[in-house]
Amino acid sequence: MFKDLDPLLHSQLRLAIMSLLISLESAEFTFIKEKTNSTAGNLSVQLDKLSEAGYLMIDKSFRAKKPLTTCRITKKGIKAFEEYVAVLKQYINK
Amino acid sequence: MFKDLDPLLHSQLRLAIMSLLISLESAEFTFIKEKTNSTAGNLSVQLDKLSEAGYLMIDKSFRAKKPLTTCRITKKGIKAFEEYVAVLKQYINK
DNA sequence: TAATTTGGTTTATTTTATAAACTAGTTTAC
DNA sequence: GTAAACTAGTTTATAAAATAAACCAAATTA
Repeated sequence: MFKDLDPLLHSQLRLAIMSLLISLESAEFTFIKEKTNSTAGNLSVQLDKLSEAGYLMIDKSFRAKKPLTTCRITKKGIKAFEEYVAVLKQYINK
Repeated sequence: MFKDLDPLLHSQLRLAIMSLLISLESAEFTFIKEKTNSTAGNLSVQLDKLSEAGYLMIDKSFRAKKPLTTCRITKKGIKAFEEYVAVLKQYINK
């Protein structure tokens, strides 16, 4: 009746991150932090989890001598997000 | 940008319970247990939480000498569910 | 009358989310 | 030039949540 919701995506912050990245394709740490209104610590942890699951790719470099973390959603991430949305609809539509 | 998701509803089992009750208006413990594929212990705990939040009403009686727990969604519960769905759409629609 | 089943509740454990503390390098103010 | 503060994070600790395991009472069955 109710299919399981991907626990990796069923988390407010991680879902917000994926929601951002699915339309932007690429975003910086500080940008995501602002848009999701999260703390750096929490964001860092959740980005790592998404990255370890292969849902996004994280690139660490430097810009103007400051660390620059850039995130990009993967095909796997897009698929997981779409599947999550499809399953979620079982719960909320009717 | 991203409004907070009601933490009480952003839980797979509690969301499934509410999803069932919003269309059924009333259901028995064992029925919900079957439909949500949950364990009795977990269901009992989550029903209590929803009940304490005023999202549903629980009636305990007996039938054929066996305990009978019946649940019914409240107006507050319906409103909370609808609001949750509305907020969720911010995350999943584009 | 002892074991099993039904319909749960309570308690304990594991997992998760989140916040607090910390780090490394940079810029600014004195 | 050095102490204080800022940027951009990471790591660790704590709080909260989900879940499972253990338990209970009454009834039924063997």
